[in-house]
Amino acid sequence: MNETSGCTCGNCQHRLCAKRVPIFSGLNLEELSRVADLIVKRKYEKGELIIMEGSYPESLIIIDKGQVKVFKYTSEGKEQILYIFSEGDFFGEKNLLRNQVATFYVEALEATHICMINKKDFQKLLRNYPEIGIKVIEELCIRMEKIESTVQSMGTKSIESRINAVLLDFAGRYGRKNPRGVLVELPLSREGIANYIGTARETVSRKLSALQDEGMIEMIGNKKILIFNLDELRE
Amino acid sequence: MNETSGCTCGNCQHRLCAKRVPIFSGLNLEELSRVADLIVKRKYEKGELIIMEGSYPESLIIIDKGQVKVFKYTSEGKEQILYIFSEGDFFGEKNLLRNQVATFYVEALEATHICMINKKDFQKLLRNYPEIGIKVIEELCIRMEKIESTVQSMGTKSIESRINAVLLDFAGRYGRKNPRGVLVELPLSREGIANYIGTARETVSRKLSALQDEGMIEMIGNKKILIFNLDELRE
DNA sequence: CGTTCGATTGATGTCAGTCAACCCGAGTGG
DNA sequence: CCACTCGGGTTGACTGACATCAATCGAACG
Repeated sequence: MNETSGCTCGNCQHRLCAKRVPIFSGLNLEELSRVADLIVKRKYEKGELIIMEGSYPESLIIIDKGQVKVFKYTSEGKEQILYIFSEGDFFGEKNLLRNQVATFYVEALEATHICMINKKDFQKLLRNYPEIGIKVIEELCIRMEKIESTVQSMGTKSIESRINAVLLDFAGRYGRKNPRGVLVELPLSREGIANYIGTARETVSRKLSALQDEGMIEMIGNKKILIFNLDELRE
Repeated sequence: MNETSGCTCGNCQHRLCAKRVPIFSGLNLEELSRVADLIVKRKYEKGELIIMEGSYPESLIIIDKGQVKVFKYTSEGKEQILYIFSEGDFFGEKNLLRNQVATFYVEALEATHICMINKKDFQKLLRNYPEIGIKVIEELCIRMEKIESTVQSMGTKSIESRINAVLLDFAGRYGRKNPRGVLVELPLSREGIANYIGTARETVSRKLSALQDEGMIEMIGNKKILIFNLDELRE
């Protein structure tokens, strides 16, 4: 499965696309090339499951291109989205160290290319290059902060502020500045947003309409939202 | 500040109490002793703040004895508890790598002894002992799993299942088997529990009373609860 | 042009938050 | 030894926000 020359993923100019991955950014060219040898690539179509809760993933998975949602089911059977990951993010680290079942589902939100590194290989990397471990810790800390503020916002009862929080989150990650404000390409449908903030899709509709009526945002089709003033949303 | 012999914390037989800390468990005696030299100890009384949101902590903090709560304030001004940490847990790692402000408060729930390791020193440790990095990653993964299931249970609307979840959590960590069931020493007041699961203290009262009426639990004073059957709580 | 899937809007019911009163045990002070 | 206070806990009544159910709309796609 290893490639000894050239990259077959079709997106890289050379075999060192691992360079674009933050956790390997501290490595020099030779080290990168050694890492690249360990990488196996794969593509998923929109809607395909990449990891199933209860399975035993054997690899660390890094997103090369595309987007995925990470979710669980609540005790009431509703989907609860934990993260939206895109290019450069990784997951599956929980199962790397202890031999543990996956605790969530991962599903591609669009056509997605991933890089996989075998568990054993990655452990060796960690031992040989402490820098990689430090980078992984850094990334995990960033992720923890993200989910901690998710908890924080879910602790607030008003759905309004949760919607605002998620809009600001998306604006920061997928927003493009624009003379009239920030244009955000939504990675999720209304139902997806609802499952992200723990509410019903109808409520998301209503609140977004309300925000539009108040002149805070403008909906452009179903997948785009123009936010006039980020600070106003923050309140 | 370093100790060259003997432990001054009053709780350890010798200077190698770092041994009890999971993240150092992979080290041999000589390495442990080198780590111990880096440790500074401190005590906090119940109610004292250990970290304030917005401050710049300079150390990794490991709990030697006692309990703390980690919390933020919601946009509505209510306290949202993220974690309850006790002996062996650590925090402050976010600020170790990048020079970042603390994103939460940490307060002692009882008299608490902590060990602090200076940021720079800890970074050196990580570089010299990749094993420590791996242990840290493991611990972070465990913590992520914990908070992810917090999100999962906060996503479910029924307060009932959230209470059950928190009772099970406490039972697992602070419960003692007993002929009649599991006796749990609650680390939090009703208000604390409410702030943990994002609800009002009255609601916690009501739901606990309901559970008692249903014959699932028995309240013993305000700080202890006897759970007759864990599996029944899980439903 | 019809089908389909997502989004919207409206009507209704319910759960939990809020306000308020009250209880109870632990101090505290006379 | 008793009265008082104080903090946490419990209980009740009321209300409002959101879930749910249902109907309709509208855009994408074959």
